[in-house]
Amino acid sequence: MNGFERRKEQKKNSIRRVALELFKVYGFNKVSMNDIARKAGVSQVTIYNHFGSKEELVRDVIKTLCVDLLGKYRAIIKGEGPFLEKLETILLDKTKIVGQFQGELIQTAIQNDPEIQQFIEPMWQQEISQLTVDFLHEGKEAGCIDPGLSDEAILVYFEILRKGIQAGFNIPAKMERNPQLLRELMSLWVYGLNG
Amino acid sequence: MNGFERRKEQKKNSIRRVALELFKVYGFNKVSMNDIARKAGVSQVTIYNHFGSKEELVRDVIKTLCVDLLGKYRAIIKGEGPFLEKLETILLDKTKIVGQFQGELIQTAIQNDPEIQQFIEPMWQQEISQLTVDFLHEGKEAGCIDPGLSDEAILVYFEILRKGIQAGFNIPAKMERNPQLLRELMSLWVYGLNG
Amino acid sequence: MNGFERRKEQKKNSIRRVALELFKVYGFNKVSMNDIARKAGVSQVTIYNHFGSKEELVRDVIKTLCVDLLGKYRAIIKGEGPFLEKLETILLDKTKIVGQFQGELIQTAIQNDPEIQQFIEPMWQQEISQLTVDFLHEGKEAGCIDPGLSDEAILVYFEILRKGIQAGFNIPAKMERNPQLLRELMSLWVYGLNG
Amino acid sequence: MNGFERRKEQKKNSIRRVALELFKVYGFNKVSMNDIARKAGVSQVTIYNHFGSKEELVRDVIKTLCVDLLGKYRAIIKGEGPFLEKLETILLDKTKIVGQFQGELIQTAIQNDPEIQQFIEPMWQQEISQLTVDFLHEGKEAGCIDPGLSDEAILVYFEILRKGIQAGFNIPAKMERNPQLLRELMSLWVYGLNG
DNA sequence: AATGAATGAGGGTTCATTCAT
DNA sequence: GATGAATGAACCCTCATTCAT
Repeated sequence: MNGFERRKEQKKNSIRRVALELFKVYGFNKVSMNDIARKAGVSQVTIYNHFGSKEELVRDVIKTLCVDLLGKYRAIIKGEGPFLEKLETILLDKTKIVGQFQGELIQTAIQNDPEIQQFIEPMWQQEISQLTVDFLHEGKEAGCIDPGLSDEAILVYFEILRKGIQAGFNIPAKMERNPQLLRELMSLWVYGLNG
Repeated sequence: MNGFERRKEQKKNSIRRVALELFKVYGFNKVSMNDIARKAGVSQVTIYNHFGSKEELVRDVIKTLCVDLLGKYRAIIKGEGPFLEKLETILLDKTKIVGQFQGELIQTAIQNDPEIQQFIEPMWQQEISQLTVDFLHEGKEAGCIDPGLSDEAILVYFEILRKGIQAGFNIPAKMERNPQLLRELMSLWVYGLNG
Repeated sequence: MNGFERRKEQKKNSIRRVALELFKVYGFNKVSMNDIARKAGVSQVTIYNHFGSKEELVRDVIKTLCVDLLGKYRAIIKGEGPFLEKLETILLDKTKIVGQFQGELIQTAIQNDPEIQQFIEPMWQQEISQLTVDFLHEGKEAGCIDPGLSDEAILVYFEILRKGIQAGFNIPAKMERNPQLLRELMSLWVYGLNG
Repeated sequence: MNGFERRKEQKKNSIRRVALELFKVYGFNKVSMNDIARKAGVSQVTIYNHFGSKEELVRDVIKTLCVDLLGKYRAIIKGEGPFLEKLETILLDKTKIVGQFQGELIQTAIQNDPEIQQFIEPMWQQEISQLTVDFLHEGKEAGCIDPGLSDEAILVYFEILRKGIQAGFNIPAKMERNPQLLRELMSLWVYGLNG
């Protein structure tokens, strides 16, 4: 990539960054192209020249986000460390990336945009699914997960926990402020209400 | 309340109902006053005469929704039946009311509107909190909840589960179609990953 | 129609009139909704409330125009007077209505808008065709048209003449200024180049 | 002209060609500089460097077109063959060049742009007028045109026919598919409605 | 009390054109 | 001389809201 393209990509990234920032806080609909343009210090048309339309900009931002996310996810699972620590990191840390979306959650955008579904679905099914299954087996071998439980149930359980933490009122912050709470929640996940 | 006011209240309720219906499906922003007016069979101005502004209409709808919700919640908890059944009903059934909000979740509206916070917070803290604490004690007495766990941790855990189920891809439907899955999830909640 | 609707229809008509006037001079594309609104002394949105969109406004104007046109056409053909005089009136007078469209001719709008085609085609085929065929027979009976000529050929010939007069550089004006020219052209139509 | 200028002129011609092609199909207004640049494989700025502005490009294209047209016209009239055949060629064949303009007819551009009028008018009056007068005399000598008719009337008649054929619904195609129709129309032109 | 009519502000988008390299 | 990047102005359209009846 030569100097021209590099600078172009830099500018695109700067727009992406600004857009993501605003989308996170106000949601996709509430942020106007004008908002993004002003905050990025460019004209609206510049964004159109680079991304084509607002819809495509949203797509682009989401895709970028998902790729980043997948990378972090993989790094955690394939990394070193005990199973429970990884579990904690995943459930709490991903939050910092996706979870702050207010307004409409990223989910909405995905559900309503077939184009983006086609991009994400393969990634999800081939990569994330496999990663998660690997992770489950690691948990079972580590003795943290009852081998009698079906994979599907555990996956759904994880999804519920992840989404619930994201959607909740700043739950990660609460946990960080109160280590006791974190420990208890981990205990609830592993040993259940019944202890 | 005389006949005059009763008819007035009926019309308000009919507008409320229509608005809620549309909000649920399309989110607050995507629904225009015009949409509501047409579907309710009245003029836009009539809505303004009754509710003052869109913002206030949204507030009103949310308040109504919350009061309804609180009623159902109380009915379940104060009702008859074993603890685990109530737990299941709460986690799964409330979904059908709030969970269908697409676009922006109700959360957003609440977080961004101080007025509504002031209305909801007391209700939440005085009523719901008390109800839930009662519920926890019932669970502990029934031997389903480890008495060693703090109330706060359990409350947060419940919140996570509830939000996670709402936000997930039609998880209640999945559970209803697959009773095995439901049983396993209940088991996960009660006995944890470790079984 | 009560007073309400009458005033509404008056305002619609006033917008229609302004729009037609501008469309005639500048063509459909060059005239913006803002132009029309300003010249009609209303807000843009008022036009949208009445007509829905620019496309529909254009349609409406064209339809109105066509209905008017058909009326005049019928009046001429069904009216009294010698055949040749009617022929002259038709070829020259219709011009004053449609022919001044510059920019894009009405034709374009019709060709590119299926909706309007569906409105005009039946009218054209059922009414105008029949009228014109009647007119031809009148001409044949009056001895002005060679009975050996096929209807189709004459219809096409008329169409060519009409369109040619419309599209030409102010030909009607020329003819009116120079009665000699008018007489010669009529002679050309009736007796041909060969005299 | 050296090699440098020749290459420059080639590039200009390639742009001209592309522009004409697009203008013919979509009209002057609907074609953007971007469209032309992309289809010609150059940057927008290159067009500006060569032609100055869109207006001047349109002028240039029209001028080129007119010069080409005049050439063809002269070739036909000065060429060999019987008068009636030439007449047919002129009325039908020129169509293929100018007649496909949709959107706005070339006329519009000419009428609204004084600069182009100043270019075309002399050409028209000095060259085309003379050519056509010559053509008329040929027709009169060939016995196809009544010598009693004034030149002006015949010129206007030709203009009407030419424009009418251009503006009509694919009349040339109709004629080519139906030779009978062509013969009848020729008869109408030469012998009139009266036969 | 209820309505039809009207609107200012703002949305996304496109265009001909200029700037900097 | 040619280009990619950038832009101000304008376009069509929608919305929450108010005015007049």
